[in-house]
Amino acid sequence: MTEKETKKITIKDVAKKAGVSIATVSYAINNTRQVSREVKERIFTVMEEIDYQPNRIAGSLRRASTKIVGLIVPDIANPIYAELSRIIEEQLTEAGFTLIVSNSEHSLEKEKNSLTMLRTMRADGVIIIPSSSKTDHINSLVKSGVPAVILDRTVENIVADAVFIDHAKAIFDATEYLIGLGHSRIGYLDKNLNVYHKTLRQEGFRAALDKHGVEYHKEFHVQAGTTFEAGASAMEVLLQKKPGPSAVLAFDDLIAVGALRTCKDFQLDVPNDLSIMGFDDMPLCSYTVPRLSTIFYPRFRMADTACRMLLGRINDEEEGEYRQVVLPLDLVIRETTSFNETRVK
Amino acid sequence: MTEKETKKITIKDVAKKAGVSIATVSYAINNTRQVSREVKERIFTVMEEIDYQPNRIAGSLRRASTKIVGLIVPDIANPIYAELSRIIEEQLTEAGFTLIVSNSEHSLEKEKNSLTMLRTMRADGVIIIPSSSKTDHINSLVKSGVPAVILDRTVENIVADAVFIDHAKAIFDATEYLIGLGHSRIGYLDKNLNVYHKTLRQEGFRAALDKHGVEYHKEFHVQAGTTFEAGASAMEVLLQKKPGPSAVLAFDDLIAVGALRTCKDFQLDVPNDLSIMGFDDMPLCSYTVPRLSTIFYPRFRMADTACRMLLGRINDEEEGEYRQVVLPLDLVIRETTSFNETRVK
DNA sequence: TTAAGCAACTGAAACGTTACCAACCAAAAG
DNA sequence: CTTTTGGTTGGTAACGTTTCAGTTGCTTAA
Repeated sequence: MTEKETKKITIKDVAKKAGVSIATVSYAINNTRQVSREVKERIFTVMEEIDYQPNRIAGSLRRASTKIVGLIVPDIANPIYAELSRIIEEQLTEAGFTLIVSNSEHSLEKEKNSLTMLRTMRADGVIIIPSSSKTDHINSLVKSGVPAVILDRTVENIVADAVFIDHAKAIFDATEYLIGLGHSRIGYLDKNLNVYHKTLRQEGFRAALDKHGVEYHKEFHVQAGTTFEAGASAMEVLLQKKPGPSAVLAFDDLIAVGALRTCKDFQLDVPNDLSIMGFDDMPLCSYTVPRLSTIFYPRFRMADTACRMLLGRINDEEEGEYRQVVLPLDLVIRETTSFNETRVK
Repeated sequence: MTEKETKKITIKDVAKKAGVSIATVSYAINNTRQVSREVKERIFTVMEEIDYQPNRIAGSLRRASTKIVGLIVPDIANPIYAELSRIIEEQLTEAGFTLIVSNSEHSLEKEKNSLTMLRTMRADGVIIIPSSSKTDHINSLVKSGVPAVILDRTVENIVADAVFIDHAKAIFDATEYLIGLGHSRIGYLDKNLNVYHKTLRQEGFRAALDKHGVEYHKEFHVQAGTTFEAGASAMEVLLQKKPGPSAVLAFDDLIAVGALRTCKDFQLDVPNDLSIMGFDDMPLCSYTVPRLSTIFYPRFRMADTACRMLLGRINDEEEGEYRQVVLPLDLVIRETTSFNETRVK
């Protein structure tokens, strides 16, 4: 026979053994009312003795606040989201909250499921990295009174707090930088997802091209997925074109690293034969061969402001109009970008 | 003025509007007793109408089961743990559970904190990747009746279900493979953490050396941290030694990739000047230059069996003795390992 | 005609907390 | 001597579910 079921021990047991009322125990534990030193001590030693763990479920029910916040990410296997979630967890834990992170796997439906899960759980707040530009479910969440902040991705009609990056500007800068290096045949490895910031970035790209009178090559615009593999095969497609681009902008570092690998397979010397630029600056970038030039994604400030905004709402310090903050990005130039020497007509 | 606080809507509201008792509503929602078709329909349409979300907190309290399971990982930013957690989340979500993953950041103290958090949350079960060989807190968790399974890392005195890999055998195989390639001066980039599987792997290493009468070079055994950077600088240390190793075993792929980068910086040609072998086979391995030879970490089987075991315990299908399953690993040879051509005396 | 069986539903007691409303007591103030 | 004050403590009603133990009204068997 297996072990006896250990009887659940509750605040009542503590109260009885310490010879006080359960109210007093509650006050002592939560520091929510003056309790005399001696009684407090008695309570705490009893708690130790009988290994009492307060039942947060019961507390949450009574208090109508769970100290839970949810985070919905498109894919935790993407290093940049992993980092983001690690920072957020750290900050929220610090503030006494428990984080539940949920993968939407780039699927709107899973995102919705996660959201209703978080609602039935009565999460005190939610941070979402939307997986599409659809946003109704988020709006209705906000409308129903749950504090929420949208992270990373721009959405068309936002009626919530949001913090994201200046996608268009970042790509504009990157493109301008490449043009400055003498590149005029610039490829673009895009993301095959229906997200709004994809459009924004494309606009930045085109704007820079236009500004400098550089031609936009439609055939150099190819779509990629969300993995190294996707980047590699997209690059392969791009390299079929003759003549090909002399520089390539990748939607993110994963794609860029995949592309880098393909270049090697095609005996191309990066950056001399071809420049490549990533996006995100994930830790790997300094360790690829050659080191990847990219755009720094301000994960810490991102996570930090998102947490601040959310906690502000939760604690009702922040009221009224929704705020949108957009953070600037910086190019980080390493070894995969250089002057265009091919001078192909 | 901000929006009016929307009155919370409960099962009572549904009951009243549908003209039935709350008991019936509960039975209808949970399919836990026969309810006539018409009443059921009435209930569901009302639920839609007033946008009722069952309160899982209240349910959990009453039912004494939260449908929450916790996962404690050392560092979610390590791709291999990210993958593991993604798979686990998928499987558990499938089974109707909600996963809470918590980072211990390789710290025993944070691990303990996470564990007590999960206990106060009344998680139905816990999966732990221990961050040290200390295990008392896990044992006492198990003793107190919480289903738990230990993942990935061996611990000395396990009194819980566990699934891990055959660390010693894996390194034994890898070492033997390198010896077979003619290497006799083999470096070892170890992990600077106090974990038991570190010892196991070292034993496997030494066993293979002994078996083939290859000398163990103490000076080639250097400690590294948990990042690319750590691998890079550890490799730098290793390369100071003259004469140096002709092959290197890295504790994990992160370290190996860092090491690879350092080799490049030192103008070493991998694998001709030096062979490198990683551990884990994270997705990146096929995209490094050159592609990293490594050891495949069976993440899916790992996650799968862990979930199975845990759910078995939670549903009381599994009783009695704790089970330990250990999974085999396979070498995956790519481009960073080759015959020793240097023939340095 | 009664008893028994069945399907469908209901009332209300838990679950373990928190927090409101008190009460008590001693000391200080009037 | 009465009132006030402040520092302590207790009883107990909620919180929103789930589920046990009935109840009701019908049909079928005896």
